[in-house]
Formats: sequence, structure tokens, C-alpha cells
Amino acid sequence: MEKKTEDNILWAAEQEFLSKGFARTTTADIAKLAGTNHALLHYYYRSKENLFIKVFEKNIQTIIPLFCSLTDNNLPLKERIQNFIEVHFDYIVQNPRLPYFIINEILSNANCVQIFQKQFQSIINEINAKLEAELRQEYETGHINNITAGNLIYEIISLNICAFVAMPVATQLLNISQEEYLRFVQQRKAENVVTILGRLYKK
Amino acid sequence: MEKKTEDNILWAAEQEFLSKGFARTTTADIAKLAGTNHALLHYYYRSKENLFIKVFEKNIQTIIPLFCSLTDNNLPLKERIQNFIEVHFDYIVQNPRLPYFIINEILSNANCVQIFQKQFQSIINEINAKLEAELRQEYETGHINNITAGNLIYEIISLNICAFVAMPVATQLLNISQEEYLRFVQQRKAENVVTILGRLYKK
DNA sequence: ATATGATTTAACTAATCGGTTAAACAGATT
DNA sequence: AATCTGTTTAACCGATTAGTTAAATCATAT
Repeated sequence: MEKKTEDNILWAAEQEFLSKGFARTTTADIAKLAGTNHALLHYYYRSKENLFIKVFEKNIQTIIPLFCSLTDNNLPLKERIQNFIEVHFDYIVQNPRLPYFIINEILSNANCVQIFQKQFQSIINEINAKLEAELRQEYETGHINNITAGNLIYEIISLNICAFVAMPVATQLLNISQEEYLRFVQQRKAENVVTILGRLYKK
Repeated sequence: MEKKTEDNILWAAEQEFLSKGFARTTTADIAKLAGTNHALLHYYYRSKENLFIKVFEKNIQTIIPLFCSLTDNNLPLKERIQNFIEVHFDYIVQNPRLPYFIINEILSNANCVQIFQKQFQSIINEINAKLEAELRQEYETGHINNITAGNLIYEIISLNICAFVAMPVATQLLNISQEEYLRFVQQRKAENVVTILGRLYKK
């Protein structure tokens, strides 16, 4: 019952790491946000690195189920891809800091690369193989244009996340209001679907 | 003639800052790469911050001319936009670390936001106004679909940079070879042109 | 040659940060 | 009440880092 302080620290660590990244977050900051002493952080989690890994793994894991829908549900290919784009997009809308966080940490921490691979490798290989076979068959029967599963997945993710990674920069530069931003976000979601499906299906 | 050490430090700082960002770069690292002592860095540039600002400003400035071609040259709108997409894309191919660097530092350093705005604000407003007027006229005469200049510029930049920002993550995950990567890059360049022009021009 | 000014070095300071430790505290059990 | 266990606190340590300083070195002009 009384894991309050321990939980608070994990919660605070997630806030800090997600908003500032590993390098610019201090254990004292986390402790302060958790309303406690930074020695507690080491008492419960041994090290900053250890605590960070927990946060990183937790966030990575929440993404995995999203990808399963690419091959797991029974919708036809076209609807399944559209569904994936929209679900993935909506998830990023709810977690706008996550893409930048993951990219940032993978670029700067070799451990994160390993965690990312460990968590994702098998599932992505499975999805990739399934989708690859399906795409090839659809291509050979003349239903879609030629594209590899890797490229398709990559393009979907890129189109979906770029708006959020570059958004802070763009909003700083052009004076975009909150309403314009929300309109822009919804517009991008629809456009990403059109772009990807347009790439797949002959006009 | 003998500004060698001073120049070396600036060069080394650019290498370090671009690859590791401000927070994870130390003055000692820069000095070591420049083949000198870290006291020299402070002798010539006063502070790490000051040196960083020089590097950041220099890199920001190299981007500005790219954007001028959006309204400055005499090509028809369609060719001018295509040209901009391709020139911008090629520039990123030559400077693949720059997008991430700029985003990263703007997100973490308020000074960078100001520098970015100071350098870009007037030029982007000018280009935006010109392009906005042109797009509106083209729309009203039925030549293109309705889109704001801000959205158009934003989409071009996003499409062009996302492949490079997320690339390290993707290559870690899927085992993409150097040849596949180069092929993918060229493919994306052409596809970005098609996507943007497809967005602008009625089918 | 020597004086002058710019450049370079090594040793230092002060501050920050991750992590440790020992002692204090609280709550439950006997 | 005494003890034991888990939790919290405050003080400290060692390493790293940005920045300083004073002395040494080098180049150049007189």
C-alpha cells in the first residue's frame, strides 16, 4: 500500500526525462518534483541510469501493441493500413513528447538502442515478414504498387511523427495559434492517410 | 595568418556541438579535438555558451539562402516549388545532422529560439507574405488547391527532414544497408516532390 | 639582443552532480 | 516496553566541468 514515495519518484522521473531528456535531468530535480530527497531515488532505484531505463522501457512497451494491429486484425489490407496510420497518429497526439524523446535517447545512449532492439526486434521482424508477404502478393496480382514493408512502415511513422518533432520549431517561427495548431494536426492525419494510400494504390 | 588555433577551436566546436549537442559536449573535448588546451577556448571565445552561439548562428545562416529561392527566382510556381524541395532536400543530404541539431537546441535552449527568430523572422515573413499572395491568386483562378503558405512550407520541411531525424532509429531497428539507405533517400526526394505537388495541383 | 605584445600552458577554483553512508525515525511484532 | 524492519534525512565524497589566473613561451619590431 505504502509505495507512495517510490511511485512518486518513478512518476517524477518520467516527467523530467520525457521533457528534458536523460542528460539534462538531475536526480535532485526528480526528487524535488517527487517531493522528497534525492537520496531516496538511489535508495529505491540504485542509480539514475537504472531509473531512466525503467522509464524508457515502460514507454517503449506502450508502443508495441499499436504495431500489432498492422497484421493482427482481420480488416482488408487497405482499411488495416488506414486504421494503423490513424491509431498511430492519435497515439502521438496523446503523447507528443514521446517521438522526440525516443529519437533523442537512442541517438545519445547505446543502452537505449539495445533496449529498443530487444523490445522491438522480434515483433517488428514478425510484422515485417507477414506484411512483406502480403504486399508482395498484392503487388503480383496487380492490386498495389511495389513497395517493401520496411519502407511502408518507415514512411507511415515518419509522416506521423515529423509534425510533432518539428512542431515546437515551427510554432516558434510562424506565429501559430492553438486553434490553427489543432486544425493543422487533424489535417495532417487525413493527409498522411491519403499520401500513404496514394503511394500504395494505383490511381 | 596565424589564427590557426582560434580557427581550430571553432571548427572542433562545430564538430562536437553538431554531433553531441550543447549539453553533452565539454570544453575539454573541443580543445582536445582542436589539438590544444581548454583554457584556450576561454581565452579566445570567453565561454562555452559564446562559442556555441557562434556555431549555431553560422549554421542557421547557411539555411537562409535556400528559402529565398522560394520567391526570388523567376521560375513558374510549380517549378519553383519543385526546385525548392529538391535544393532543400539535397542540402539536408549534405548536412544530415543539422535538422536534429537545430530542433534539439531550440527545444532545450531559450537563447537558440531567439537567435533562430532573429535570423529567420523577417525573411520568413517576407517569403510567407509573397507566397501567400501568389498561392491565393492561383487558388482563386482555379489553378491550385487551397493551402496557406505557412502550411506548404511546413509540409515541405517536415517531409524533407523527417527521414533524416528518424533515420538513425530506423536503421538501428530494420537492418538497412548503406546502398538501401542511399536508394531510400533518393526515392524519398522524388516522393516528396510528388506528394507536395499532388497536394497543390488538382489531379 | 631586447623589449613588447600575443599566444600557450599548467595549475587552480568554485560549482554541480551522482552516489554513499550513518544515523534518525516510524510502524508493526513480540 | 523492547526490538526489528523498512523508510527518511542530512551530511558527506569523488568526479567532472566551466571558467580563471599567473607564469612561460613565442614572434616580431626596434
